[in-house]
Amino acid sequence: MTDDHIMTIREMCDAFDVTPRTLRFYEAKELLFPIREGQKRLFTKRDRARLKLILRGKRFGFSLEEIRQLLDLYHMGDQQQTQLARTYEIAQQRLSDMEAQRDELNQAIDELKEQMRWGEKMLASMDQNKRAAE
Amino acid sequence: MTDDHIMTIREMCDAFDVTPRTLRFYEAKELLFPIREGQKRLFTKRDRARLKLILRGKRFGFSLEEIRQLLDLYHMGDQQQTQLARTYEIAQQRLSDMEAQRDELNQAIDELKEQMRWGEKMLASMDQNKRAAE
DNA sequence: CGTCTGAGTTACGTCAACGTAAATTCCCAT
DNA sequence: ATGGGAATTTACGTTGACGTAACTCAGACG
Repeated sequence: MTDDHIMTIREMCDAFDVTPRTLRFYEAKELLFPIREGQKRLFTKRDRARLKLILRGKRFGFSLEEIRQLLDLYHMGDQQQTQLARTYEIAQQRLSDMEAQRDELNQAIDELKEQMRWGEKMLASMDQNKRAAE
Repeated sequence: MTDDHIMTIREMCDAFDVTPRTLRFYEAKELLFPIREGQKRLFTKRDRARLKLILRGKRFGFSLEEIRQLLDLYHMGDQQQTQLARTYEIAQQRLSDMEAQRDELNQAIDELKEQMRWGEKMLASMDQNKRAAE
């Protein structure tokens, strides 16, 4: 299977469109744990899964630290009752944050549109004045 | 009139809920131009108008640099045809950016909700297992 | 054997918008 | 004159997520 394929840092970068720096940075932040064969890093299926979650987390607006905590909870032991519930809590919190953010954004958009209607009228009247002056 | 009232930095801070540091910072960035009487800064109606626009701009998600450019265009000379049109352009660009951002956010929210339904099922089934094990 | 490539480490740089601390100066009231 | 309370300047600190040198090391190739 290509499933347990072990990848070099370059393969990872190409596969996920990130830089080597990013992968090393994530390792330093304990988000990834590639195998160290000699000097080189080797990334397994596990790392790919984690990276996939990391990138998704970033799309969701989680910070790397939050993502690390979520990954820790996720890949931890077997009494995941409280853990998973906690994960769920964090995600729920994040969700309401995001919805609030969206609402703010919508409001800002509305205000800006209002401003721009103003600008339109301005432009139109100035255009008239301009033609009247010719 | 209270309109051409000249305000100290403290009055400004109280009126707009910002810190002195912020006002000095804006001056350093050439967003504000308070009168310098001796050592002190005195803020006029013009400064209040600009600050109002600055804070509004921030709510819209403009960077200070963008706001500075907009203010420069806005308060500039008298052939504002092109200038105002440019301002309008920039605002329009910013608007579409914001809408794109909102759409991304909405998508992320949807995805996250999907994940969380997963989490719910997980929790529910684990809860069943738990009770079955008692 | 030389060198080229790819990977590695270390560590400082970046960007935004201020916060914060230290030292100084200013005017005013006691 | 002497505090006391503003305001000032200068300049380093903060946060997050990497970018970007600079230098070393290990195989592979011709």
